[in-house]
Amino acid sequence: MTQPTVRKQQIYSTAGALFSQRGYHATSVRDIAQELNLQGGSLYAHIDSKEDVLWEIVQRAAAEFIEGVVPLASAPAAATERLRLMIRAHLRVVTHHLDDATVFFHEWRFLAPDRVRAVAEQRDRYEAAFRCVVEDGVGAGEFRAVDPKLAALAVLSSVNWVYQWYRPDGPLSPEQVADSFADLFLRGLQATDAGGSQR
Amino acid sequence: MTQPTVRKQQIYSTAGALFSQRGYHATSVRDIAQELNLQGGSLYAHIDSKEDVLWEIVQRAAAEFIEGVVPLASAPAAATERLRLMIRAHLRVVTHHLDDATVFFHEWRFLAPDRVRAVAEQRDRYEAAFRCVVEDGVGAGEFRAVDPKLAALAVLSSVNWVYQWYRPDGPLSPEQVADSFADLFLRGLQATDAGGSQR
DNA sequence: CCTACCGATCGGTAGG
DNA sequence: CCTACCGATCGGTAGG
Repeated sequence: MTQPTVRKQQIYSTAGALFSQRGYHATSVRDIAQELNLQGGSLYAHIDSKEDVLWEIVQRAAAEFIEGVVPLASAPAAATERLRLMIRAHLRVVTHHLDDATVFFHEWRFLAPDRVRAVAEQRDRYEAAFRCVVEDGVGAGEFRAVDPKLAALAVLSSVNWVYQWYRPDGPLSPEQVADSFADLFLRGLQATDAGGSQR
Repeated sequence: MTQPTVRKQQIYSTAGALFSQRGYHATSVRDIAQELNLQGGSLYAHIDSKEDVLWEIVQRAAAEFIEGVVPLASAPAAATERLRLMIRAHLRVVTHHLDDATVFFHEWRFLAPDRVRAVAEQRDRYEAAFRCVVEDGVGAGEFRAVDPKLAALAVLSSVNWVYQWYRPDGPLSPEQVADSFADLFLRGLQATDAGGSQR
């Protein structure tokens, strides 16, 4: 596996923008070529298939998430602090790589079956990192006795969806969103003596 | 506008299942026809266009959400209790109409521009219902002084994403998910004197 | 990287 | 609801 040429990078980022705007199936290889001032068939001097382009984008996004977030799960800090850092790092990837993240979340299921399986495994390991930190927090008495799987899913559900509405040119900074989300979830998980919202 | 015939309902629910599995653009009208044991062109005896079918499914899902959830925002109860009911009702729609909800969240942007606008307006009004309840809770001193817009987005982001992983034949009942999510968010929003997670 | 092309399939229609 | 068809477009290739 050699490192991608400049032209390939251009193809991936152009395709990433188009796939994110219109979706994978509604974007033709000719749409991508046109953005790069190429003829339709000329793309195939650089790529083998349209699906390969999707795969590259999805893997680029997956690497951002995994490399930016998973190591924080085993950082030397309290579970509360680790989870806060993970939520921030995840939202940093979403907000700074919005196109790739959108394609990752929205279009990965259109990959070939082998690749869908590979992405599903990455996702499961990513979820496990969050679940483990929640388990640590419950074990350490920092968090109340939640179901770690459900709590991790709730956090991930929330931060994943952010690509649907976050706009870099909007009023909210990535940090505002991250801090607000992190506070909400950490308070929600926090062990309290007071209580008041139980049924 | 007359009420849909039985055949039309079959078309919508068949198309809803296929659109949810494969996506709108990766599903052909011939795929839909085949499921109904019809020839490809025969669908057009009942529908005017493929996009009309998508529109019907999206509107059916939107109606479920709006009718099932929005009235609860002005129910005669504390904000805490109203928000809990809204989270539960929203998740009831997601889990009980999984195909329609998936198509709604995933494919609505492939509608014609006018219809995209109409859906965006419905979504904004839906978000407003959640935001208002958060505002009420903050005003009443039930919730801490969060940004109501961000808090509403956090809750909605989380419950919207559930269609991505919830499976009716899985280990979690809709009620388990709903109660766990509602507890997490309501505790996270709750006004406390104790504190401990602030920066 | 272009020209010119391939077979397949798309959404949709005419006429019955 | 079927048969038979329409023009357009799809992903991809051969040969240069």
